[in-house]
Amino acid sequence: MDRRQRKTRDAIFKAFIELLSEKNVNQITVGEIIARADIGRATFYAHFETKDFLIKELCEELFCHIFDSTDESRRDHQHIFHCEETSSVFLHLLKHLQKNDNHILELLSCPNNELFLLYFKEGLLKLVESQFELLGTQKAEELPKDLWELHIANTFIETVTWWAKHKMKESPETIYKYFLMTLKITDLHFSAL
Amino acid sequence: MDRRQRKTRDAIFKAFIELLSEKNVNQITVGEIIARADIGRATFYAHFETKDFLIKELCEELFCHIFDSTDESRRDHQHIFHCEETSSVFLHLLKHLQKNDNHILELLSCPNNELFLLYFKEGLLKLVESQFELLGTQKAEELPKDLWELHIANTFIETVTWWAKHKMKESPETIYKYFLMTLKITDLHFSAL
DNA sequence: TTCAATACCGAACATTTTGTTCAGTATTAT
DNA sequence: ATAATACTGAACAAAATGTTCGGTATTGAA
Repeated sequence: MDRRQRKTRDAIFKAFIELLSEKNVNQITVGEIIARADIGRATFYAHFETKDFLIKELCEELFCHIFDSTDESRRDHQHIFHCEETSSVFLHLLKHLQKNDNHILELLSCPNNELFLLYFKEGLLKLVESQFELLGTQKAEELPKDLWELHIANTFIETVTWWAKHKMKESPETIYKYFLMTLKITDLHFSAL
Repeated sequence: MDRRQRKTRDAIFKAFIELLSEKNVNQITVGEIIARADIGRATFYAHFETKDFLIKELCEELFCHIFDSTDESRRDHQHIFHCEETSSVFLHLLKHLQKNDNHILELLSCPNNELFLLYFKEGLLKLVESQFELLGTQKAEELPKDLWELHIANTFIETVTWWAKHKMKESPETIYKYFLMTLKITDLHFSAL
C-alpha cells in the first residue's frame, strides 16, 4: 500500500478513535473527522464510503492481528511483544489485550461500543468454532452446539469489557480465572434461580 | 396523557418498528418515519428530540411492563395474558416474550439491535440484582459479585436472541433449560479450553 | 354546549451534514 | 525523469435535520 494512503488512513483512524472518547458515534460527523485528521474532504470519501465502513475496516484492522496470532496455521507469526506459549488461546488473547495496542480495550469499553463488540464477537466466534472442531462433538443432544459456542464467545467478551471498565487492575491470569469461573458454575448458585 | 398524543406516539413507534424490519437504524431517516406514520414533521420533533431518544423511550415503554411484571412489589399486577406462577422469574419472562407483544423479540433480533439490547440489559440487570439481594452473598471472595450478575444477565440475553433467531421454535421451558445449562457447565467441556 | 387549552398540520425556512466533482499540486515507485 | 496515483481545497448538489408559525381540529372541563 502506498505510504500516502497508509498515512491518511491512519490519520483518519486516529482522529476517529480520539473523537470516540469524547462523544458517541452518532454525534461524530465526517466534518469533524477530517478536521481532526487534517485531510481534505474528498480524501476521506476516497477511503471510506460511509462512517459505518470506517468502523468496519477499523475493526478488521485492529482485531486482525490479535486473532491471527491465535490461528493454528500461523503459529509462527512474529509477535509485537514476546509471547510465551500458554495452553489457552484465551489467556493468550488476554495478554495481547493487556498490552493495549491501538487502544482496542478503549474501543470495546467506550459508550456506544456496540459496533466494535459486534466485530470483535465475529472474530471470536470463528476462533471458538475452530477450537471446537479440534475437540469434537460434546453433548450435542442436550445443548445446541452453536448456542454453546455463542456462550463461550459472549462470556469472554463480557469478562474483557468488565476488565476494561475496571481499568484493568487485575492480571490477565486473574481475568482468565474469572472467565473460567463464570463458565463453570457450582450447583449451589443455581438451584436458587 | 392526551389521546391525540398517545395516538401519534404509537403511530411513530409503529412506523419505526416497521422500518426497522426493512433497514438498519442508521439508514432510517426522520422523513421516512413521519411519512410512514403519516404525521407532520413538526409533530415528530414535538415528541422526540432525536432518533436516539425515540429508541430510548420506545424501549422504556416496551420493557417496562415486562420487567414490572416480575417485580416482587407488584406481583398483584394484571397480566395481559394469564400467567401461572412459576418458581423462576426467568421462565416467567420467557413466557412473556413468547407472546411477542409489541414485537419485542423482533427488535432484539433485528440487525443493528445493539441499542435495544442495551436497554433490555439495563432492565434485566436490575432484576438480577434484586434477585440476588434475596439470595444473599455467594462466594464473593472468589468471583466479583457484579461480574456474576452481569454474567447471568448476559447469558439470558444471549439465550433469548438465539431463540429469536431460531424463529422461537422451542418452547419457553426448553429455552429455560438451555439457559440453565449454559450457566451450569460440566467439567468435561472445560478442561479442553 | 361552550370554551380555553393544546396537539396537530403543513409548508416554508435556515442550517447542517453528506457526498461529488474537478483542476491543480505533491508524492511515489520504477 | 516519468507515469501513475494520492492528496488538496473549494465549489457544488443533494439530502437530512431542526425550527417557526398561522391555521385547524380535538380534547377535557366548566
